[in-house]
Amino acid sequence: MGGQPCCDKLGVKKGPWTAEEDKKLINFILTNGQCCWRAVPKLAGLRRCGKSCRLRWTNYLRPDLKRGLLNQAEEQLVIDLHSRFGNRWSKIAARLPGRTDNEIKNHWNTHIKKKLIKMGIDPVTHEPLHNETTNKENSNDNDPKNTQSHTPQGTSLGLENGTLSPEGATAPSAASLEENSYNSPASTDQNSTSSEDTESNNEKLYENDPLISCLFNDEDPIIESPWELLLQAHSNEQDNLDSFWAMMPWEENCPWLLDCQDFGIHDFGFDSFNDLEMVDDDAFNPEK
DNA sequence: AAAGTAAGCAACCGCCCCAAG
DNA sequence: CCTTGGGGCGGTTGCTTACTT
Repeated sequence: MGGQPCCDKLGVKKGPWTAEEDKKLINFILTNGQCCWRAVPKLAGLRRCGKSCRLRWTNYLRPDLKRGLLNQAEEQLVIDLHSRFGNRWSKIAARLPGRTDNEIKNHWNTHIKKKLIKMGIDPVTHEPLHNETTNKENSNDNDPKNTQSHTPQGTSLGLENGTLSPEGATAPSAASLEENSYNSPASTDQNSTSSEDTESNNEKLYENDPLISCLFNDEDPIIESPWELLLQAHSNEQDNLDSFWAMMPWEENCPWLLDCQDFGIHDFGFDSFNDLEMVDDDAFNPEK
């Protein structure tokens, strides 16, 4: 079970991915789709662990990824979702199309956490920091199971009417904190009866905010990802592929591609990218 | 200008869950 | 029902870059 190495460690390369490796992986996925990740390195000619390939693809190479810092709206969504889900980064990422769990996790740890602390809000519990002592005494932060103990109200980054103040973050007054309906851990426990109640409370809380309330719908992300559009487009009309590739922000998503362009893309044997435009149905329909 | 420190982020590690046999 | 293997996830590490002294 679980602690087993996912692949033979001998001969498996680690560390930063090279442009050549990225190219191989992209070509393989685009040609064969996402299948058994363990088999991917071998089939793609990579000396990498299957897990590493999966992470590289999902966190960096996927065409539908946005790059760059989270904008303020996204940041606020992350905070709201974190107050609901805790450190379930994948769940949070699922509500932010184009963002990965890893990216959100990093952004949380490096930016949002600090902002919240600066505002006097405990980033773990979303409670005012003066309750921190009792919180820490009563909870074990290392236990992932405890992440569900977060208050459902959400934490506002100095928001009024759902918008962020430009540079965030002045410490909220006690009155403003009360207005934001922070609950003490005790009252949280008393008030929370079931996850269904919590969810319905959330829906009520955000019913006037379509953007936020959308997040509490478990089904669909707000925006369809370009990657999904690609698959849809291809299942409908092959001709749409050309326009899809034309619209894909490869330059933003793949910095290494820019590097290659700097040097002359064909120096790297990138003819295969031209082939993408001619790729046949099988490339995007592995089950066929 | 150089050295030291902090911040940011990509990548890895290892545990957990779940489906298949 | 048990075992096994693969994928997913959260936490952590370590490298690179930016900033400070």
